[in-house]
Amino acid sequence: MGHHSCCNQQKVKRGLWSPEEDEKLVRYITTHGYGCWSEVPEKAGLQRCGKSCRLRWINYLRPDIRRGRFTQEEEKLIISLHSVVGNRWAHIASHLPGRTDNEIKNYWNSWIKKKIRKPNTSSGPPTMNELILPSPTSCFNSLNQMENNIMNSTATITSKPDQTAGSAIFPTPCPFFMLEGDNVGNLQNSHNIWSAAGHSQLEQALPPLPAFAGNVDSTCLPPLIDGMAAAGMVLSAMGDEGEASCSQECFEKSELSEWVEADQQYPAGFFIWEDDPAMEGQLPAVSTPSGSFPSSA
DNA sequence: AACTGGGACAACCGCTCAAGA
DNA sequence: ATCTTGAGCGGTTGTCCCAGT
Repeated sequence: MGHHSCCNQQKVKRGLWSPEEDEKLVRYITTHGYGCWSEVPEKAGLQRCGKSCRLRWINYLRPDIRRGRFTQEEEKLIISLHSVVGNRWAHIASHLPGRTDNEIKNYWNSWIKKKIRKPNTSSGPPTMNELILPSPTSCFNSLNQMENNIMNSTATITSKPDQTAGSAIFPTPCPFFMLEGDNVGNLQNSHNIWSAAGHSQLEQALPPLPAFAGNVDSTCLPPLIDGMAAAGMVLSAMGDEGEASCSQECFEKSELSEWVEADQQYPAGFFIWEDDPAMEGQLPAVSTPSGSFPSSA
């Protein structure tokens, strides 16, 4: 196997970084910044490739890095996020200030190993079901009810997400649930899988995924659905306070007034934003089915 | 004391994607 | 439209340390 293209130069050092190398890199970055990583090694006097410098800075030397054990809150958040977005470590890391994707990935992998080795352990981080889907039946019922609401509605679902997303807190007028990435349309637990496939009305309502990628200020969106917020319902790996407060913050930014937390009226794992007459005109142009959602019949 | 296996962390590799020429 | 280049990402491997034997 050949080296990566950026590391083909001779005399490029590899392996662990020495304190001297760290010092050189830190001194260079803190005084000059890092406009182009490929230029950093030469200018900083390092026998490394730019890629290696970048990684060292991002994962270790960055001043805002947070080290040490993960807190319980962080653990829960990681598990929640992972249950929704999978192995998208950078995405998960973006929700844990000071933590790097590499660190989270390492943590997850060692945790997985432990879990596999001791499958029946009752201690440690909660399982996905404990966190997200304590009541699968009600989840599915709720989704089915959503579809019934849509099908009973006389409204025509014509709206599609605005590709200029970012101007609105909830950039999509889509009133239905969404998950992120490959999980869109699928709600899965150990017993069942609910898929939007075959539910044509819901399918129709789901936005085309790629339209949102990278276009939305994630700080203004509920944390688990970066770029994927639904105007009507957010399906979220819920169950811990960190998530709740974060979503609440998003909500406050949005100046909307009614969140109904999952555990109270809906299956855990759901945030419901109910239609509210007071919010008329504050929403993005929406052609939702009439009535509140999903509680209307 | 020496060895070994596993955990934690660090670094590398190959790939994709976006921006610019 | 195509090519090149650099950044970023996720998977994988390497290294060190430590507890157990």
